[in-house]
Amino acid sequence: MSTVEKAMELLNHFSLDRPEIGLSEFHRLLKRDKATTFRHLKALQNVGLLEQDEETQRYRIGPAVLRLAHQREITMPRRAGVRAVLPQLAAATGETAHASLFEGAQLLTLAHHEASLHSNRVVMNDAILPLHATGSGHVVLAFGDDNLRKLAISKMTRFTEHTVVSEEQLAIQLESTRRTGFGVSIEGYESGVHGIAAPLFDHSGKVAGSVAVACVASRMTPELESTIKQELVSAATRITRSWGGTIPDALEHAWGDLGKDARSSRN
Amino acid sequence: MSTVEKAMELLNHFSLDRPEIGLSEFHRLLKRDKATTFRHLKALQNVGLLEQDEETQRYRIGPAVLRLAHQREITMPRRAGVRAVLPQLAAATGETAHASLFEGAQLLTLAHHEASLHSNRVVMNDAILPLHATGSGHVVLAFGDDNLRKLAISKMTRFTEHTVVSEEQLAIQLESTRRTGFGVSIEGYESGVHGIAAPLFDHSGKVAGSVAVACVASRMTPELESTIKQELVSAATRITRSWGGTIPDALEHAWGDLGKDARSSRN
DNA sequence: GTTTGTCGGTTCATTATTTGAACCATCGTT
DNA sequence: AACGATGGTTCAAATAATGAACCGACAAAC
Repeated sequence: MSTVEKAMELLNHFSLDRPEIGLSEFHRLLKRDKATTFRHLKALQNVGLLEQDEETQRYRIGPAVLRLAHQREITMPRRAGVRAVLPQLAAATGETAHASLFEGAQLLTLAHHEASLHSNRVVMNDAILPLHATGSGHVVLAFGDDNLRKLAISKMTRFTEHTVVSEEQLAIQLESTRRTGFGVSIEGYESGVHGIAAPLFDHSGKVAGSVAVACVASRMTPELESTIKQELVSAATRITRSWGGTIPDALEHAWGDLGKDARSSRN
Repeated sequence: MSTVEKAMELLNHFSLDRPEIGLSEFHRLLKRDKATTFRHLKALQNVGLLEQDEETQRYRIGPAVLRLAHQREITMPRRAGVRAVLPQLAAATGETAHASLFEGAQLLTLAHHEASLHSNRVVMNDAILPLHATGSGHVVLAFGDDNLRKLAISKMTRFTEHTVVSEEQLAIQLESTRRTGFGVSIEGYESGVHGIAAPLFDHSGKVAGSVAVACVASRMTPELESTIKQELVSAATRITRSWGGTIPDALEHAWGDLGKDARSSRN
């Protein structure tokens, strides 16, 4: 591990509970020599990644990160992070892949990519996806907050004969997506479409959208479902990472072995 | 200069024109050995501060900065950056210091601090400051965009007999603040109050607010004006820096020698 | 179709920086 | 006044950073 990496490690110890950290505290936290820790702190401070509180002498994340985050937003907006992943998802599954952004209680389609494998495939039209009737919707409901669920329950339009329209049915579905880590809608929004979705998270740790694969329902088999799920985990992990977020532990656990590839592909 | 600082330097070479940089380009840019540059790039990549484009192989700012920026916002919101500076500004000038945030075409008071030196002092009441009648307003108008100026011109309420109410008068004032780097309003908003303001900038390089000193007009002398300006430059620089912004070159030049202290106090 | 220039990346002996045990100064408690 | 915190400093020893030369791949030039 290079010295720069060692120094950067300091940055990972800040959190809500620990917004400021002093020299001795760092020294204990990292079990590294105090002098070393001190020089690392000063180096990070000199480049603006850290700053020291004038009175308490403790260190906190510095202003430079704001500038860098701005630069990141310019060069790599969320849409770009998604577009780098969808083609592979579509290619590997042979079905239509799409991603949506959760913004202001709505689920907006960000991008989609159709596989060229089959001549009949699902074509995405809608910009706004219903929360109660799609796999993507289930996923943000399951991992989002209560208010959102109440809102969604209040407007459960019926789209097909399979659409989930009762609160109880929805609760069962959400319980399932929370347990498995996938949102599933079998012809719930459009007839003949079987959708499977995985959640995306942003830097603040909240659900920020979803990736999904929309299949021609008649083509679904246990094998296809398995590859879709595996690819979804990989795609969700990569997009989430690109957005500066992390997959919650509970979800990683739910995904279990499916997540192995994605997790090890960090470098 | 430590190795971590050297590595971090790479991060400062990204900009709008240069959102992605390759190994060789960095090597030329920094005039450092290619192998060294390469290892620095990899180190930064490993900690997520950089990421490499899969096809072009060039490097760009990584997702980790989003997480860090989020952490920064939590521990050091804009108001906190201001509050760390206002007391000193008030103490050094002996007058009332205040700062405002420019948000949604409005100038909102963020915080204020009264000096205890004099028994008669300016007391801040208003949450929203008029753009045409205050030093703070002039400063955001002068360094803001045209639309804002048009908006301000369309509603120039008269507050006192000294309020600027004609478009021509305002243009002259703004020209002056652009030249000097200070917004001035002598009894333009409230009788007996002489205000001097300096602009604040955010990470995107735009005016994001202002710091100002509101004096009892009768107390103003050339000496006081001089110290106020000097302290304002220092305060504006510090707050801007805390917000992840930088003072534009043109403005640094306008402030001239006044800015020396602030600029050298970087470490 | 060989030459030349570029690119990203690698090697390894030399060199310079990082490292850590011990040490200081200062503060608030006991 | 002694104690145990804190942030910060010193210097010889150890380790990690460095850079000249090298590699393979690709693209344009001759």
